[in-house]
Amino acid sequence: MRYHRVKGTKDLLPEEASTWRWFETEIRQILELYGYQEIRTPVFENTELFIRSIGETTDIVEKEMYTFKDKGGRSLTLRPEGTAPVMRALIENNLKTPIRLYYYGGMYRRERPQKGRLREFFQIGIEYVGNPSPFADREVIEIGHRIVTHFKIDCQLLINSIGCPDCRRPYYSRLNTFLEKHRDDLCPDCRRRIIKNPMRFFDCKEERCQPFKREAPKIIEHLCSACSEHYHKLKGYLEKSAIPYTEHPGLARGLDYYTRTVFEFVVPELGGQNTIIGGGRYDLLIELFGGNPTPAVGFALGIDRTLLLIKKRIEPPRPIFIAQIGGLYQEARSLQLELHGKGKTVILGDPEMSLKKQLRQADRLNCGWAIMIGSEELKKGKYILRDMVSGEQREYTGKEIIARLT
RNA sequence: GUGGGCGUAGCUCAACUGGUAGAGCGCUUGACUGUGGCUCAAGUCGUUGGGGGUUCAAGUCCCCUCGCUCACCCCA
Repeated sequence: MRYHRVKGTKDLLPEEASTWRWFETEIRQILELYGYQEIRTPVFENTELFIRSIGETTDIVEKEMYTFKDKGGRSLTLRPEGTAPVMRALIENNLKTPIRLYYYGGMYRRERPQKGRLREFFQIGIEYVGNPSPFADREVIEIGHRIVTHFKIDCQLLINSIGCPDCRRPYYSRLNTFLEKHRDDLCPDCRRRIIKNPMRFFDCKEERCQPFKREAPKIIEHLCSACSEHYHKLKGYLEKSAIPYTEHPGLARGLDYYTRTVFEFVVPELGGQNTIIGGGRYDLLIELFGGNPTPAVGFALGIDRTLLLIKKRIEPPRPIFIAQIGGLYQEARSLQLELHGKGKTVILGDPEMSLKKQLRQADRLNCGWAIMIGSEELKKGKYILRDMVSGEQREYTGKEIIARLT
């Protein structure tokens, strides 16, 4: 075995590929029902785009991006996520808002692979751009809910608000003060988080950190009145939609551009990587990219991860096989073309091979029917049609065969 | 970046406390020169991931390395 796939990548073999195709089609249908339109952007962008949007000090930017210089010396990066490129495209092409967009594609992050986490992974994401109202947040969450319900995925919706910079900054210093005060009683991980990622403290599984979670200040208790109102209205809408949710005070996103609403759909049984949908509102991103200030909200769904939960086998249709005895290729081919015209999958046997070998191939290809073209029957203008399941066979004319198989 | 588990035939897996590598499936051929599957017969199957060490002897023990996998960190 000379070459191996690169770490953290995956080959989708035909069977799995057809499951993927089915899944993508179902999701697209749902998204289009809600008025979302597909947008496709390049897999790489100028590096700066991701640094600015995701945030200089995030793990993604600091150590996970596939960044390279092209021959012209430009720094390019394989997209680690989908929102920033879509917003770039929206501004660059002057798309009118409000607009509902969705994207599908591979994303790239150089992390240690594990269950549900690959270096090349696929996401379907939606972005509802141009509506500041909590009603828009509700729509996006509802679509997420619709998807997990559609696929009968048993999961939990977690929501939180991380406010706007005005309320987040004072809250962070409050939380910091609190954590700093208890520094010595916290686990080493949390001590590190104080500076870098204080919100993650709420996710800590260490026994010793648990008691502090109740006492620690929660961001939703420290939102400014506008952010607070937004959050409460959203919860009201979710209740009216009968979408169950759990408030999670530590829920934050890994990307800097989020404001106010953040949410995740999590599936505990998945193990370490259990978020199948993650999203939120990002009202400041477009402005940051130099567009007119435009609010937006969206989510991304991890396909690889989600498909771990969906074990569906798509049965491919059985092909029709045409075996030739004694090189009657032209008859075989014209029959093949005629059946193609009826939308049938038809595989030609190789006349260089014995009939036995051809039929063995037909069997391995899981063919439902085999047509045998031999000189004796051809004298009568007929071919043999063999039912590969029952093993029964009879002679028919070409017309009769086509009528029987279509 | 850190930690755990695992690497034996194309695939799934055996090989007691070290004793010179095996089974099933698959694949090829034949019984059936114009008939697949089922059966039977024969054949094909390995630098035991790689390198080094201990030993009379290493798949087995030790060290290094590579790969896979799970978890942490973090994230979809």
